Amino acid sequence: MSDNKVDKVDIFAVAKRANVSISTVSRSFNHPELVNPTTRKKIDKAVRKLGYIRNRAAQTMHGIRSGTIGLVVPTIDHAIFAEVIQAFSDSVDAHGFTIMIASHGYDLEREYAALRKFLEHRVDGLALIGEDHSQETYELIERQNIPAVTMWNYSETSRLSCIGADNKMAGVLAAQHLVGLGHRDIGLLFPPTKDNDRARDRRSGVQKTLLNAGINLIPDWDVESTYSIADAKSAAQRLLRSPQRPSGILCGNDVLAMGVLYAARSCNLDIPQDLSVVGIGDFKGSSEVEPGLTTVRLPAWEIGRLAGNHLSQSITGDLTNEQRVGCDIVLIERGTCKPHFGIS
Amino acid sequence: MSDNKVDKVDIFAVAKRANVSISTVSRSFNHPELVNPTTRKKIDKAVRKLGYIRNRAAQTMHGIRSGTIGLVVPTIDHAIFAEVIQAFSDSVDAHGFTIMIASHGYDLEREYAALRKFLEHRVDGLALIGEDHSQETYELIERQNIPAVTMWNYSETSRLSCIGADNKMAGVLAAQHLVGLGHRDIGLLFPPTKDNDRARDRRSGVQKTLLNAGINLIPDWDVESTYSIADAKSAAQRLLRSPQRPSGILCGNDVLAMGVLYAARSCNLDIPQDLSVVGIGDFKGSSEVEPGLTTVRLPAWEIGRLAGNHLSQSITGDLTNEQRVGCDIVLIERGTCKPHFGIS
DNA sequence: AGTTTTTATGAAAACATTTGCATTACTATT
DNA sequence: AATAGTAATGCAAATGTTTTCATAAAAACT
Repeated sequence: MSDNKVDKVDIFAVAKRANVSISTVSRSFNHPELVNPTTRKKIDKAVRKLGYIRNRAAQTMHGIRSGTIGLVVPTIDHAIFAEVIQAFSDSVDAHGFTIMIASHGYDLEREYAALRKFLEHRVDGLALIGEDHSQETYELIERQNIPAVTMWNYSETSRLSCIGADNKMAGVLAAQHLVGLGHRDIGLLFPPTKDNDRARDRRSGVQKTLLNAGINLIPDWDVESTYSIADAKSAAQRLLRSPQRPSGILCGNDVLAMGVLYAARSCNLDIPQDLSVVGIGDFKGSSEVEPGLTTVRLPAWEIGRLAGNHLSQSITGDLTNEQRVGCDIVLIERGTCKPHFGIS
Repeated sequence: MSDNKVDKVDIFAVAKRANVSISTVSRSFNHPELVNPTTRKKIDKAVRKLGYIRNRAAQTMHGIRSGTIGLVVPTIDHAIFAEVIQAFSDSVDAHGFTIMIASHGYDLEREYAALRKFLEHRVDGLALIGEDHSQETYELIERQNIPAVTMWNYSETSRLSCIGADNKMAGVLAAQHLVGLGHRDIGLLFPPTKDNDRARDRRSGVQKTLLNAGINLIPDWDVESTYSIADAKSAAQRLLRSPQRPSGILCGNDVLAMGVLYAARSCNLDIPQDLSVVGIGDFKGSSEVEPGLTTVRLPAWEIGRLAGNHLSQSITGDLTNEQRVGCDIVLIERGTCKPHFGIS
């Protein structure tokens, strides 16, 4: 008889305590204007006394939205994604949605599995990173009747709504900067490009630009590193300690660039005197490091925010058409590059 | 009549197409051993053809677990938390759970709100950071019948299960190192300690140690910075440019320490020659920066992993008692500190 | 061949809600 | 005073599953 724990507290318990029917309790939550203020107060009191918490699972069964959004990213644990995730989260949170998150470690099978789980939970919308996904994944998404958006990538012909930047252009910008400064001995430090359209696009932009400038890549100077500052540092050390070293290194992203900066320091090479470095991303810390990292700014925060807004509005019906947003990117000149007038 | 979209595909649709009852379909999912292999095949085929996806909301209504875990963190967008989140996520993922995540930006009201939302979704477990939470929050959690765990903090008397490290000890260790090296002119760079027990505990450990050593803090050298490398850098620059500067700076965490390193560089101060720096955390990048950051290692990955395991097992019933795990912490000597034999 | 056991399936109740429809009790209008 | 209109509430059906119980069919015993 006492109202402490044990007795499960559902809408019936509340109704009983407030001396009304369950319909009235339900209405008092969902259409408060339809119920007498006095009654409402009684109900509120009962709710508080019992610590009642509505069961969204039961609501969801009525075609009512679940209020959740599924977000799948390659990894949470890295500068870039952490920032978009945060922005995306804040943005959808403001619209009242709750995020389900999963990371797949660049394994597209796991991505598919995560997506399926989300759909079992009847998420109202889906967000993913980039446009490299399995055929199955695309089909799965298209089969559902819920909006989906991809972040970080931008192309006019993307299969899903996208909000991001033109990664190829980012590569072009970075390369043009180095080339424009007179560098011809250029090293590349990129993450694996398999199943990673962002990295691949950047790389292709770089290669095109280099080719146009009549510069050809020396295989020894074209190095790959996983997305880790430790890996990047040791890869860069190997490159810098070899007898012949480039005058400039272009990195697929700022984390790798950071690794190069530290590697140079450890090799007693002065930046930018002995080596120029350019990154892509402009992550947190890139402007604070000494000297400040010259990089192509990708507006992570804005991408996350816009994507969150877009998705939320697509769900609530305030926005109906799909959309492709390309954010502006720009090269930020800081202190890691200097003109190079060497013989080539 | 056609099986393309529109017609909602629920368990009835599958049953119809496979020519069995819905009970059989349900069973074929939940207790496959009870249904004839031939029938199962028919059902599987129908499922695939229709693209049926089970509705966990409907399952959840039967007291079946929702398969979700709610995780609330101060912020996603920072080195420390990103790493625990990743580890925690991987760990509970392996147990089949899906994560709901929210960040509150060090606002305990928002934390409470996020928790409520999670509970509406009937999460099976709850994970939060640290032990500074509102009274309401604690009461809310205790009222529910689901396991909860806090990460990053450790104390024998914590109100909830905790898996973390003794932050006070971390402060002690950091301070002892500096003191042991002969430093007496010590500056402190800490984040705001309001609603942040981790920072507060570290600070108190530092203060105690300094006091015991007969060193008193100079207010001008006791500076505060938000948890941002940019802020930390400029705060440190102000400190380092003042006429009197400490011989060593102790930072509340590695991000702030990184700011100090950059600040020193920008002030043309050599580390460790002109200034010793010690951090707390040992985040990614701390060992790669040049010189490597001397810091107190907090095992973020392990904390996340253990907490994920503990929570998962508490949910599945494999583990029943609450638990308090204190991970080992240790000072890692790298290159940012050197003995100091100055007059004080 | 008859009986028991096992295997496979279906019917219907249960889960915690929302909502359309019906009902009651007022208030306003004539 | 009778009627119409409105406000507030309850009843019961519906939502998509799982599960208990009952039943039928098949297999294994006598």
